[in-house]
Amino acid sequence: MPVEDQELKKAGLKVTLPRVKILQILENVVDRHMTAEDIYQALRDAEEDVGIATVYRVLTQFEAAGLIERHNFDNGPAVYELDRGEHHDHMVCTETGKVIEFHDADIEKIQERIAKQNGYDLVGHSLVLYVKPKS
Amino acid sequence: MPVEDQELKKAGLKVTLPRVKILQILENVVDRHMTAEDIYQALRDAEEDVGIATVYRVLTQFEAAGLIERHNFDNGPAVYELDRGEHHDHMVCTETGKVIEFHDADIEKIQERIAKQNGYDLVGHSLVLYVKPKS
DNA sequence: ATGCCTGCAAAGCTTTTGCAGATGC
DNA sequence: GCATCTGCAAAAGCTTTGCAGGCAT
Repeated sequence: MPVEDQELKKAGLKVTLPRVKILQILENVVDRHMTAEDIYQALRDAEEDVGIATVYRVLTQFEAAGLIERHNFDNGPAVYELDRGEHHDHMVCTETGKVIEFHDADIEKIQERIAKQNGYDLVGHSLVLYVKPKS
Repeated sequence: MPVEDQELKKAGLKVTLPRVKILQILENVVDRHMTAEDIYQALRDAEEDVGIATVYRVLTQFEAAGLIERHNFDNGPAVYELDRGEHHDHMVCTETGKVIEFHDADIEKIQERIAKQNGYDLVGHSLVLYVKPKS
């Protein structure tokens, strides 16, 4: 059984063509951050008849299952990326739109500390740096 | 001349009733983070006939003029807050929706360093901690 | 056979825009 | 008086949902 099928089963989802295809696309794409529309276009390029509504439904299910992550950058549509289990944050170039991933243990630690100091548990965070090429 | 009028003039905007009222609302509201809809409702409560389109237009102008800041928390509408010149980030309680402001000099410094290390200048950032009451 | 899944189209929600009239300077 | 501003309504952009039929198990 292909790897994708196992991942879907493990997530409690039936193995259907749209789900397998979308998972494959997310696994093979070069720029790992895609919008629902990007995925929809990739499916059409591959001659697959999948509706945009299904794309959104599948992405929502994948996110709930922990297979992917959804990010809302400043304006514009949400982007999705495969969850490879290595947490990271994002840097977005305001001139080219390029997305760079990074991770910093100190920032993570400080966030935990700040939440605690305010009487809360940290359940998630969103950190996006907006940058432009060094002048 | 009222303070609001001066601020508008300084921003190069004509002193009109919708602009003055919206600025006053943002200055006086207790919870400093409001959506466009919140502001629209506040105007209607005050019997002011201002359209929602004007609210959005004025907020966009205020943001461009540096009078206010716009934030996009996870989903849902954007929230606006007066810019008091003290930069801060936000913590949002996932159970109550409460917004807490915080500032951490170390995080700010590390962000600068990360951008530089990647060959970029930092032009802005968005950091939101999602938290829940300590269990 | 059954219940989950899908495509289509329509609706939903937030935000933007075109236009004709109103207002500030 | 003239440019800017405003309200209204319509449109735009992204995402969700209702429904009738289709598919996996």
